[in-house]
Amino acid sequence: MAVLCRHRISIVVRIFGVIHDPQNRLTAAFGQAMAAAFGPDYAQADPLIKLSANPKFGDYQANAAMGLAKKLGENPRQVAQKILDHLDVDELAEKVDIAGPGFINVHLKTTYLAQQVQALASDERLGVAIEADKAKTVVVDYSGPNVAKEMHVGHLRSTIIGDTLSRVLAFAGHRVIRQNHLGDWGTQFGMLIENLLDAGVDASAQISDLEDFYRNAKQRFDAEEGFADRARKRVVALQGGDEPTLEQWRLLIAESKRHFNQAYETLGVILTDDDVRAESFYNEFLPSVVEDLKQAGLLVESQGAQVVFPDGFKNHEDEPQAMIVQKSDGGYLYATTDLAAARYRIEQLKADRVVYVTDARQAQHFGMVFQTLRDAGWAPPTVELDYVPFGMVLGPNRKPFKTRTGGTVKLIDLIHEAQERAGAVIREKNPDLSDDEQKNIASVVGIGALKYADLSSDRIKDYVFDWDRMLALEGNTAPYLQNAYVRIQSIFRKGEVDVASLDGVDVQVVEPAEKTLALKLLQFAGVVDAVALSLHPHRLCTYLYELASAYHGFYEKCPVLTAADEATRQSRLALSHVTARTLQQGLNLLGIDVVSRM
RNA sequence: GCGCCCGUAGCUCAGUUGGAUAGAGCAGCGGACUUCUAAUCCGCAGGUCGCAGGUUCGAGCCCUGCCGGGCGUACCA
Repeated sequence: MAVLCRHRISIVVRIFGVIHDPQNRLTAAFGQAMAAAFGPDYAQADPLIKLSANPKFGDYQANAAMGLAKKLGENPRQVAQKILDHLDVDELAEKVDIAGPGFINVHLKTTYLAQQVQALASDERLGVAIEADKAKTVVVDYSGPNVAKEMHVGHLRSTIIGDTLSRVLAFAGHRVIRQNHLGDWGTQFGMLIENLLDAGVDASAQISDLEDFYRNAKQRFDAEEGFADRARKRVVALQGGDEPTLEQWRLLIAESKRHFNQAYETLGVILTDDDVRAESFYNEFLPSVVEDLKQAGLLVESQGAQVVFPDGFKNHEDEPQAMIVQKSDGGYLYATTDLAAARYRIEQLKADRVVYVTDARQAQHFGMVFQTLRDAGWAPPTVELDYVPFGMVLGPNRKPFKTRTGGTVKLIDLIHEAQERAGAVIREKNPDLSDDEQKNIASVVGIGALKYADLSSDRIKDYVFDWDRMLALEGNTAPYLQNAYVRIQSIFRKGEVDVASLDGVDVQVVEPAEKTLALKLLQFAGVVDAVALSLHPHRLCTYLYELASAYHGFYEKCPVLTAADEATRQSRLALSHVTARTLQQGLNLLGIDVVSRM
């Protein structure tokens, strides 16, 4: 009985939640029509509802008839007609017709759009359903900087793509567990700790510039007599649990975390010490990873190392590619750690889905890790493993992004430059703002631009870093979206509108610009779900850009405060308010703030 | 050599499980401000979707082979 009740509630939530998107309504209606026309086997067939490319073809189109005709051995236009004969969309469509080879074009009623936008306006979640029965526990592995190394532009990608995906998954109703897989272990810590010990007591001062500190240690390791030997001994001491060595190691970690946390806070990235599960955390599990692989019959000794040969991977000799889990000297590698971490996430954290946000160069590594997890039965088929690769950041000449002198671009410098450049634009455009306001806006706009530039193109591609383009007020940029929000706030300020008074206001969709905006608003939930599924943040960006663009069009064509009559004025205020909320929520999912003037 | 990724307008990018005439922005040209912020909007122009085959009623998208670029390919991560 209890189970029945819970099931019922989740169904109700789902139907109530997704009802705002015409695409879902049409998919359901067409599915029923197809089942009625061709039998129950076709109830699950996808009617292929899409936005129409051209307004003359209506608002949405169903493209299933052509494919269906082939299967049924009938004329596609006749198939379309049969679907129409059983189709009931009177509530939302004013006209449905067949065109071309068998497209079914749907012209929506503006009254339906108005009613749905009104429903959206009273929905805190803007139509995004929480589907309790589909909610998963999702572990998202992102950021993962290295201790005692400065964060650079490469970490920015993992950090903000992972942060966005975490936010989207959480908003879509999943239980998200963030995991910051800090690089705090490995042979390089020998030289780092040795360098730190030589420097004396004031660790904080010594590693305030982590990049210098690391480079200095590396130089001494390569050049200085005896230093490399001491470093190697220090590694052994660290691995052996020597307390004075561990003390220095912890110092390095603590100091590094301070840097990371500062960057996260400035960037508005939701990562705290609670999310840190560093490499060293898995040390105690590594021997059992190897042992259990052996028990599973997957372990092979090769050239003195313990390896596995996951199916489907070849090396440069075109032979099976080995993945080393234990070196010939007994040490472990990142493959071992990644296997241990995955087991921990699945067994201890109860993950249904594990998402790895890592650069594209590690595709083969994760391919082999995933295959091994499957082969060993550690990741059952019910657990989804997602590798979320991303490309490199390139400079203007399409070479990896570097400083003018060829050095690594520090993340913190990048952030400061974004704030400064945004500040310069704001001072020019809006000189009346107070210093405090300017500074705050510059930070929100600058960091927003920096993040949005990274998120707005398909992550798999390398992207070209360009300050002028990301800070431009035209085109697919964060400032453009933020400005649409500002314009709406400006209307409310000027009209002294209390948005609370807009509750329950009748929405009217009359002008073409109003219809374009209304249609766009209703698509938000579908986009959020699509991103939660595909893990492609740029789709959300594209949507928000289209929404902002639709609002700017509306703004030009449809006076709000000076509308012809009070009902129109109220309706347009309501439309503006839902737009503002959608922009704000959408940007929030991207980890980007809004301001009320800029 | 083998594997993965990328190739769309001069530049930077979109293009939803194959759908109608491939879309934006920038740059170029031409318009709209005693304004709800012109930080915006409207119009014009700009394309052999790397090349060649194939599958299909229909291909930027799927398959095969090439070309070009990037990355990976055993004891780093």
